[in-house]
Amino acid sequence: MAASTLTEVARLAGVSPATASRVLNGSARTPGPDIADRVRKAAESLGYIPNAQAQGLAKSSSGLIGLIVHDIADPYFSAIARGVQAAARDQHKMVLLATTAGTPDDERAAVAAFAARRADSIVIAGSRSIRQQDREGNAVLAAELDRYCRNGGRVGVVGHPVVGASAPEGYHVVAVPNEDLAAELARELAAFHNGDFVVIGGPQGLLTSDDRVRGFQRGLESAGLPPAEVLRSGFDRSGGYEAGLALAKRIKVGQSAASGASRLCIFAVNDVMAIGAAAALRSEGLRIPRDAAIAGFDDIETLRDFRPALSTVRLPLEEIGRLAVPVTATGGQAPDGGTVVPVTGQVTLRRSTEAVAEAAA
Amino acid sequence: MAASTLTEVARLAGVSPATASRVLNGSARTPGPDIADRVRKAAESLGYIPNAQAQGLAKSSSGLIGLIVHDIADPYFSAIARGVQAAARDQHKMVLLATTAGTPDDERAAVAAFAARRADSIVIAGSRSIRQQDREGNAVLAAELDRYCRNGGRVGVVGHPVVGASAPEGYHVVAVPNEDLAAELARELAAFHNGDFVVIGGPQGLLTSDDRVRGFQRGLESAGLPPAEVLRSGFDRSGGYEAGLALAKRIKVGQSAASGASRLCIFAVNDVMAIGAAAALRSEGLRIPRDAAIAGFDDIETLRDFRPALSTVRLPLEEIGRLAVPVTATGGQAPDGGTVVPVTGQVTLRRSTEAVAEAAA
DNA sequence: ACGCAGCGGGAATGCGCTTTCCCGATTCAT
DNA sequence: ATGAATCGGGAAAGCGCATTCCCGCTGCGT
Repeated sequence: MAASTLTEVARLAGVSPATASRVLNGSARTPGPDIADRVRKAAESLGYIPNAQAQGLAKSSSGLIGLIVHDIADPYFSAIARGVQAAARDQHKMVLLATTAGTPDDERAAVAAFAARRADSIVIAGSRSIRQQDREGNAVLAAELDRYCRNGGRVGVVGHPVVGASAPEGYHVVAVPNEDLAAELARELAAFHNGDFVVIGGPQGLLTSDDRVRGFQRGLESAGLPPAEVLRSGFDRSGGYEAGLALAKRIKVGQSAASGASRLCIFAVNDVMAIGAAAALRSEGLRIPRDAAIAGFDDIETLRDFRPALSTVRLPLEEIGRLAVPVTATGGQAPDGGTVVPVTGQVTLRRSTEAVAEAAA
Repeated sequence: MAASTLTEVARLAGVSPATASRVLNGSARTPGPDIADRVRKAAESLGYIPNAQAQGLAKSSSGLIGLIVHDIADPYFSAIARGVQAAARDQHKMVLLATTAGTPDDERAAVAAFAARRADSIVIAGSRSIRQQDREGNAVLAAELDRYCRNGGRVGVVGHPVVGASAPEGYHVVAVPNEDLAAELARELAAFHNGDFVVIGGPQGLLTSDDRVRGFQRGLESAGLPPAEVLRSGFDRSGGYEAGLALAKRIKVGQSAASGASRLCIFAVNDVMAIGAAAALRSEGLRIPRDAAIAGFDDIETLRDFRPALSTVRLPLEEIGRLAVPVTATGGQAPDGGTVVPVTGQVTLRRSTEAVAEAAA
């Protein structure tokens, strides 16, 4: 028993399919009340559910929003996803999910799949990469996106424009001032921390990571401090953990060598990495903030109960997600196309970078 | 410039649309190599992307999997979502996301929307509710699901079958032994904890919560202990926090009254609530496990770095998600329909419930 | 050599719906 | 009272593709 069709409804109501269509879906022309009623009753009694595929085919638009993330289980992305979802709901659309682990090639495939489904718009979250190995992938991805745009699709990207994308129309990016915020974080930390700084960055070429590293260095410089050493590792918890292990060793050496060794201040380019690093230090018997200060970035909600409370930069993740979805024609057709929507974050200093009473220690 | 169509490709290649269709999509009949090549070249040069809507309409199947969660930003759900996503990828399908906050009515709407899109299958995660106020909602939801199943849809649900659902076919549930695991947790805790037990439950009528509470009590009983008092609150962090506040007050009173007051052991029915409760205790100056032991349920990955490490019951969330998606015809057509797939969890005792050296305290 | 099965390709139909176009019936202005 | 404008409804043409049916062709058996 396949679902009933518009035609069946129409027949039951004794009207033409055209009429049935007009009453059951928002049409400019609304048939007379009596007829409309008959149709609605018929639809009800048959349990009619319009076939969205057919509708989409007929009016070439699908009510779908494609969302591309690296990993939906990563709290950073799931927070953004929540925002996207909220925006989708407002637009009476559904969201189609694709996870790609950040691989440009997978992203390209996802875009193609979305295009095939005629998604009204697609939003890409997740740091862009300009690593050498991704060059070709990026180019292909950009081409795919351009095509999608030319065919009338709208795309929103959070963070950086896709590398190499050239379509001016239908593109819009939610600009996260990673660099500036990182600089501000550095300055605020520098204000009362007087040991060395070290940053745990993601792989070189990952734009978000690079921006934050650069910003941090700039902030240090503007505070009259020398640049921090940069450790590279994975952009996730285990990356942070590994780097943390390395740092722990170093800290311990320093402590035993010169008893007056200054306390290290670690900046991990995102919260999850920071937590990983903190776990590593702890596993080596070090305490935060006593033996080292540590700060992250993002202010992941789930991590807010972590102790010692993590200093970080709060990003309005959910709002970012909401802003990233392009407003499509159905709505107000706000000035879209080549738009850059700015958001802002906030440096949030907490316990993990607190000064420690040297005397007591 | 709308995307190019099969017909255009066919024309460019000098063949009929039928032939083009045959070569570009897996058909039983594969045209000659020379022709196939021409077609592929033509498709390539036009940047042809098949219209999935049209394909779906023609062969009435969409390659879509609908996923219903309460909140995608909740780590419990995002972990499951990751599993679903993985399974979807294996089946060469895409996942459509709907978040409903657990409202049966929203869930019904989501099911209807999925049905409209002709999703091949839909998976429902998130605790069922039998609260009075949800009775009607549940009935309607069940009806909608039944209809979906009758029309050939497959549904997978994690946890409990939808209340009132009757369609025997096309239904399958991933059974999480919440009750048994909670009982086991209680027994293991009872083995070395000798203070009172108290459980922080979600709203009454939330099946998952009820099961865990019941199981815990059973475990206590089998250990020869009296049932624990049950506090009710929201099923989320803030619910746990509120309950934690209440408990903190009580603990402090107990401590000041009888100096020999036994330490409380708190069981929150999920990790997020446990974290909330822990935060509340801490904010009241209490320490874990010194002033109270606490355990959760789920073993949320992001929370594993929490300190003191939270005792909990590990659930293979990602696998649960993977198992929840029904195997559809395309695959192996494994024995589906009315199936119950069991998964299992594991009690994981960690620092938060460790015995504390009374002497030292 | 002749008939028949088999194969490679095209024409045509239909998936379920929207939308233009058309037509008869009203209503309105003159 | 009559022509024009309007309204309410139906017929039909797609939307882009899969697929059934059909047809001409080649290769085989006897």
